[in-house]
Amino acid sequence: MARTRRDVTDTELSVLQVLWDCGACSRRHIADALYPDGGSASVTTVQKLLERLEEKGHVRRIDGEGPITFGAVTDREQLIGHRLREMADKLCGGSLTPLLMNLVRAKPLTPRERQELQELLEERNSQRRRRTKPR
Amino acid sequence: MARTRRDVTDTELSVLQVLWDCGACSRRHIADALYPDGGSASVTTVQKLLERLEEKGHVRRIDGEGPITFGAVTDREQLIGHRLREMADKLCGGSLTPLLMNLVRAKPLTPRERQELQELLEERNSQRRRRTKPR
DNA sequence: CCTATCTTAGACAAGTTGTCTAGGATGTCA
DNA sequence: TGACATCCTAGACAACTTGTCTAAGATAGG
Repeated sequence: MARTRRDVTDTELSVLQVLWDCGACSRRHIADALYPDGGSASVTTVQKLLERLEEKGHVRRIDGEGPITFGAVTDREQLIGHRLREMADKLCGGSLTPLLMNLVRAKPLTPRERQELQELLEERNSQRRRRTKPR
Repeated sequence: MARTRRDVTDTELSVLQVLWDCGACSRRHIADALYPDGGSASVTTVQKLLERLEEKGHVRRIDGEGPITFGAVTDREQLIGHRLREMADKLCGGSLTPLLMNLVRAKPLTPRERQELQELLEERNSQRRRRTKPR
């Protein structure tokens, strides 16, 4: 009873990565990228992965002239965001703060990153002062 | 071919949560907490989950007088940390920064959280000034 | 017509995962 | 002592996922 399907499987992810790197492309292109010495079966394997990714809404097919191509609907940032939220739901009652704190604590920040972060924070600060809460 | 086993299943996680909340306790206690109206089978169900959690190193059994109890080896923070790192490996070539940035961008910070974060950052800053790079 | 490529549909095995059955061990109490 | 309750272990099981592969139709080029 393997009941809980993963949002994106590791293998499916590798397909997504190709789409992220190369933009929309054909199954054959993806198959060649992922299975450099793969036989003819690799194309249908990729096809099945694309099919499932499409079901899950991460990929869309693009009909046109020549072979059908596939493009990513979800980009890396979105997938990251989704997974972070999922983690928060399961592990922190929905709050993202513990994740944030965990990262800041765990991660040795380079000066550059620290600065970037500071800036983001200050930006947030001023936004907050300016605006009334949306809606 | 469901090949990639999850570090901790959702159901296994629910067992862990009980251990986190209640401290070490018996299978029966856990079963009662998770399956309030469950029959006798629920205890063995919990037992199997504990068994697998033990295999994975997240739980240890504690023999003593009375029924065996089980305690969490991994705490919430550790599990969060592990999952964050896993995400970074799979999605960001191992770097935690994109996760951090994603969170700061996504999350509406309360003033309190902003401050906490600022403090953490400053703490880091001073640490870094003090220390030479480890190793 | 023949061949190569594209495309679709689905079979399949290996693995995961939640639940349950069966049966032994141990202790308690009338 | 015998009956009963509880504890404990071992493993069966079905539903499901997931990566891979086969079979066969469609289409286009020569």
